[in-house]
Amino acid sequence: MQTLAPSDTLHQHFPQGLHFSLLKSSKTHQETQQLHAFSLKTGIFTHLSVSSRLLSLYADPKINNLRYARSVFDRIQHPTLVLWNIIIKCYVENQRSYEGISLFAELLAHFLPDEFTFPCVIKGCAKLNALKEGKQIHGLVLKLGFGLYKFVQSSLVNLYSKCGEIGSAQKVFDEIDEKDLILWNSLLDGYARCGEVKVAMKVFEEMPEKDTYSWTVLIDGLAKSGEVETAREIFEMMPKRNIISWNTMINGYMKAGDVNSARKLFSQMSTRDLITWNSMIGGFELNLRFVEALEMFERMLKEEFRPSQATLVSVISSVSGLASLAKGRSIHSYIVKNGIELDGVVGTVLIEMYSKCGSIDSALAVFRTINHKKLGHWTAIIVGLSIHGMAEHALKLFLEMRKIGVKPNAITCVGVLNACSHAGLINDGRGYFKMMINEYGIKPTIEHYGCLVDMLCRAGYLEEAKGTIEEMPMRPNKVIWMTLLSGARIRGNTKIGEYAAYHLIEVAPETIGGYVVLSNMYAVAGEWDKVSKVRDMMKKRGLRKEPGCSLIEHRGMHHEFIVGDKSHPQTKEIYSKLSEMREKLKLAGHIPDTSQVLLYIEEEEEKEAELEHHSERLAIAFGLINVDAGCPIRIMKNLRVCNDCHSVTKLLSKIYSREIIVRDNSRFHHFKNGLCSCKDFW
DNA sequence: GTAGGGTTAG
Repeated sequence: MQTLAPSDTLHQHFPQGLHFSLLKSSKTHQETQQLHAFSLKTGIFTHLSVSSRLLSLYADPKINNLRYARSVFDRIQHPTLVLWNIIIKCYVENQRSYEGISLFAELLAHFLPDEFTFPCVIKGCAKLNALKEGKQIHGLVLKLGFGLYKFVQSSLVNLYSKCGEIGSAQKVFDEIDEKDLILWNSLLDGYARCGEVKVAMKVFEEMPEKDTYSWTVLIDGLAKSGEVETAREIFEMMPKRNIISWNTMINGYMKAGDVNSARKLFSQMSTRDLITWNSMIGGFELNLRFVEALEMFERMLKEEFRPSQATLVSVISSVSGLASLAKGRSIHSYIVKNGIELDGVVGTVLIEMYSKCGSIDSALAVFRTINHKKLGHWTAIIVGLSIHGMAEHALKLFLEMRKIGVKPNAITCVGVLNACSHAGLINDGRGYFKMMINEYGIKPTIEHYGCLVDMLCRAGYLEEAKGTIEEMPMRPNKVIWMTLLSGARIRGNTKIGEYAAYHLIEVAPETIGGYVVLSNMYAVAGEWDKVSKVRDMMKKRGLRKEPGCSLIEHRGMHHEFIVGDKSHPQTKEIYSKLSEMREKLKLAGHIPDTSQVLLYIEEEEEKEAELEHHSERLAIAFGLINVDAGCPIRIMKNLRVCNDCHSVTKLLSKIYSREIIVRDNSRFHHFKNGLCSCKDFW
């Protein structure tokens, strides 16, 4: 401080010229701040020369402190056009283009923009994909006669390329006399981005010169249009490759689902950057190779790379895919230890992860710690609560969200409707469906109609559900038909069941569920000839029912059980626990619901398997033996829980005073004190 | 005392 800031006495003798010269040479952030403080203290800040210099120092890419730049700017009483330009640019460069564009609108009240203003603000529009605003500004450019300025033209080509208006980009491009590499690259980028690879190739060939950027943009375009092989050829032909080209190629493979080629490329790289790791981890996750994604993450940490938000998003999503609560908790603690903010997408996927892993309590805990809750966080927790059957809580949060003025999107509404349907709140559901359309202007998608149909089916309004399906503006998919079919089965309505099954088999002949539900329905109705007809149909098409399978995680290990499984090392204990369970259930007055046995259309092995050897019972027995008292027993099941297992699990939760959480193929059941969170509605 | 594109992961 002493060396930089002259004392107040010195200042009295020398006018601002001295300080100006002090300000002039290049400065570090700290020095700039000291000068800033000094100029405020002594009052020389009021000299435009000083404040301007401070502003440009803060806005300089080397220092790039938007907050301080803005505070300097705000203190200047009459900023010049140059200063407006600087502050707008600073916003755009700091990914806050939206505010940059607002400032531009403010600027218009004081000045006419110049040839330096336009490139900045147009770049901001390009970054935001704000085509409408961009076009308005283009109009202003023409009106004010800046249409022939090189940098303005360049930024326009870039704008239209980025926003997918390649025709307009080409038009501006054609009007330019002297085209340089940057301009060609912008155009090439535009064609590659909008999937016009053929034209992109042509542009590429026409280009008088090319740099690594040009080659890379082309590779990316080819890979994204599904031509990975051509992309690889271009990659091999490149005269000079940089790390971005390698990363682009890896991504191309990952997008194409060619995980092995991506991995091979990765192993050949001599240097890797954060994006390389993220591409690999994100690629594994994209291709549902969750275990490999997590292994890659471990390796990344070992090689001392610091994960970014993007890394964590992929990693946490992989954990959700594996439904491994233990892994999820360990990554969460990594995040806490490293002081990583949860206010962004990381918070959202963390909430999702906990709810998908069965711990809605942890999801709620994360939700509560987030300071600036954004739509994504609200949506994640509402959807989470809805799949856990906690409709009241979900709706309460939805109201709270609306109260503070957060506008729901289509996905939030799926959560809300799903909550209503899982809890049988049909009137609320209908109301929210209307509210979504009228109040928020959200066009219902097939998922929303799915919730509506589900709601109606659960309430037994099968004809109305059928009518809704017939009147929807889109073609029903297999989920819709499956919903109607299940509804028909629960109500024993064979007529609608056949109708739904017929359509289901038409839309998705490979979906096993349809045949199974149909044949079960016939079995209950005693129509055995039809049962065997369905069975023959399945055989002819080579379809087999997926065996029921339950999974339980214990001390970071997964234990998997199928019906009548005897392969587990603890089999002896598990089966003796099962006998004990049988006795206790009998004492509690449980009468097995054998109607479900009939419903199994599968062959010998399943006929033999008695209800009490259903995979979830084995998993529960394992849980009762191994999971510490006081901790919930968490089970994941690939199929729907059968009626008998559902009532047994309720009883067991009371008999053993244990919380049992079961995830079936569509939702969670929380069994506690003899009751289930689904209120027997599933 | 300002000045164009910035490609790849999410």
